[in-house]
Amino acid sequence: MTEEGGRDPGEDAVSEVLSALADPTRRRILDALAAHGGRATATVLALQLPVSRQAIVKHLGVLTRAGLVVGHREGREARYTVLPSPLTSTARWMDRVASDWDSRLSAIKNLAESDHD
Amino acid sequence: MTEEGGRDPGEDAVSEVLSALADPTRRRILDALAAHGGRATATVLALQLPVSRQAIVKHLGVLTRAGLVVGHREGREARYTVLPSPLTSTARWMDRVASDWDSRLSAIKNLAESDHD
DNA sequence: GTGTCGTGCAACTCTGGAGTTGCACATCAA
DNA sequence: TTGATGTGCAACTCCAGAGTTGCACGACAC
Repeated sequence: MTEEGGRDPGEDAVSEVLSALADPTRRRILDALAAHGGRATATVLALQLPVSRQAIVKHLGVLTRAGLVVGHREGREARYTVLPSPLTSTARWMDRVASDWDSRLSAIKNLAESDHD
Repeated sequence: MTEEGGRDPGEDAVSEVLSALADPTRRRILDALAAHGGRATATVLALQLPVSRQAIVKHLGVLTRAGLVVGHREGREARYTVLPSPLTSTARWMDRVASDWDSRLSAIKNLAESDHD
């Protein structure tokens, strides 16, 4: 198993979330989706954003693979909902990396000071 | 001024940090840079990573523009240091977005329940 | 049944960026 | 000064992905 229960994302999951969020159009899609209360179709989203419906569909595919969105059919239309959990776990990953850098930097700094004095 | 003191990143800063972190080679560069205690040259990094020095230099430029790295010259060589602060502020941005989605979703859910009962 | 609306799939264009190579310049050691 | 090492700049290739258009299929209203 390469997954450990959703608490630790794993490099692949982090990579997909970061790539998904790096595109400004996808962030606008997520914004519009959240503004719609987490229930909207690709057609509705295409009316509010300056891209075609097909572009929206492709972006929703990327967001779904990143776990940021889930879709379910209702009759002939497909509604999509935002999922906040990958965001928080990626934020935790960032905090871990940042504190790791911090500790390394302070260790080097202390070493340099005790060496320089 | 479009900046408010480093606490609130702003969409542009968030976008640059996310784009910078989305590339796996750049994450490996940051890892190697942190492992080197935050002081390494592009040539040294190129010896440990499967890309050329010029590719490293370009990535360091992207990371510098994102504020994740800063470089300073020492004689004829250019050393680079990681900067953790953009990571933590981007993590806070993610947490804000996630909690925003959460509140919207729960509001819709409550509305649907009270409407459906 | 017919017509309409929403979706899904496929092919296509095109730009940005990741990576390379080559060369010129600056800095240090001999 | 000469040679070696590190850096910076420029031109180039290449491909993933963002976006488009066109069409076919399924679901609803009539």
